[in-house]
Amino acid sequence: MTNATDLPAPGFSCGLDATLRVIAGKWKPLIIYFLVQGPNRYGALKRAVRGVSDKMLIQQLKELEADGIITRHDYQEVPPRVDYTLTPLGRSLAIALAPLCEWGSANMAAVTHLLEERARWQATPPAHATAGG
Amino acid sequence: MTNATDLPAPGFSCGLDATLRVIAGKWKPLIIYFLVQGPNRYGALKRAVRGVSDKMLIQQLKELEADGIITRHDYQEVPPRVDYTLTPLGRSLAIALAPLCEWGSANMAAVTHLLEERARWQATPPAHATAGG
DNA sequence: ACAAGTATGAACCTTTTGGTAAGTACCTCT
DNA sequence: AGAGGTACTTACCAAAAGGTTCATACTTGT
Repeated sequence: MTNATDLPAPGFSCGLDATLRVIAGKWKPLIIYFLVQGPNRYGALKRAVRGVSDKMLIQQLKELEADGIITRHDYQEVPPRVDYTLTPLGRSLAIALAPLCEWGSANMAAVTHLLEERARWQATPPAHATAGG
Repeated sequence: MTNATDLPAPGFSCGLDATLRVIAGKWKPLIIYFLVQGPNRYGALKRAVRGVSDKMLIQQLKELEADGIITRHDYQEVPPRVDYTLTPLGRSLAIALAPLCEWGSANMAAVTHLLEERARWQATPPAHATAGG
């Protein structure tokens, strides 16, 4: 369980905290989770992770590789061909991400709705009530 | 499963993408996961989520409340007493976070190590090899 | 010849995120 | 009276995250 009342390691609130350090970033969880399907080329990743820019994708891929989550295979061909695969560590992480994916699918309507709400009060002048304190 | 090749909703790559919109932010997953224990006061949260500042904690708490993930209960007492509880939606999300927590606990040594590695090549001059292209 | 695809690098700039420091209103303890 | 605790708010500032654009070196399709 590891709740935040017992502190296992010097830097972490709990196991979740540790995990978050690894997958922090807008795209990393998506990249990792997409790779559970098997090795994928750069282009495939780019199309799968919608909205990601080249810069970001490359950057996060490099970080994931440096972190031992994925492996990069360069075929040394021309035109370039490269693919990315999860390491065993990466695979275990991807599996741990699955429930979040399911949660998102199950609650997609709710999420869509709350995202619209957010957009709404970002557009309106933030009329803040006088705080009770 | 919902992999990114089939796109269920206009804005999302997959369910995971949806989830990430909700829990984006350095502290939200930690807050949510800590609250599975039951209602907690602001101060307790602050102590649990180590390193969080007042500003951030309050801010994320407000967002989570606006998103329907948590509920705020103000006892209207003085000195102030307030506690935060997960909504059913929040609780289901917290449950989906559990595997990540376990992953972090199980792989804490690896995570600690890779974090040290990161720190290392942040300190050193990034001697980049000449790109093959 | 020209456009497009392939996987990246680099420079530049904007937006978002997060931290610090100070303040509020009232209470209790010393 | 002064310090410390409670749950916040606000203003200001630094850093990180992320986006855009241009460029590479070569191939294939038209």
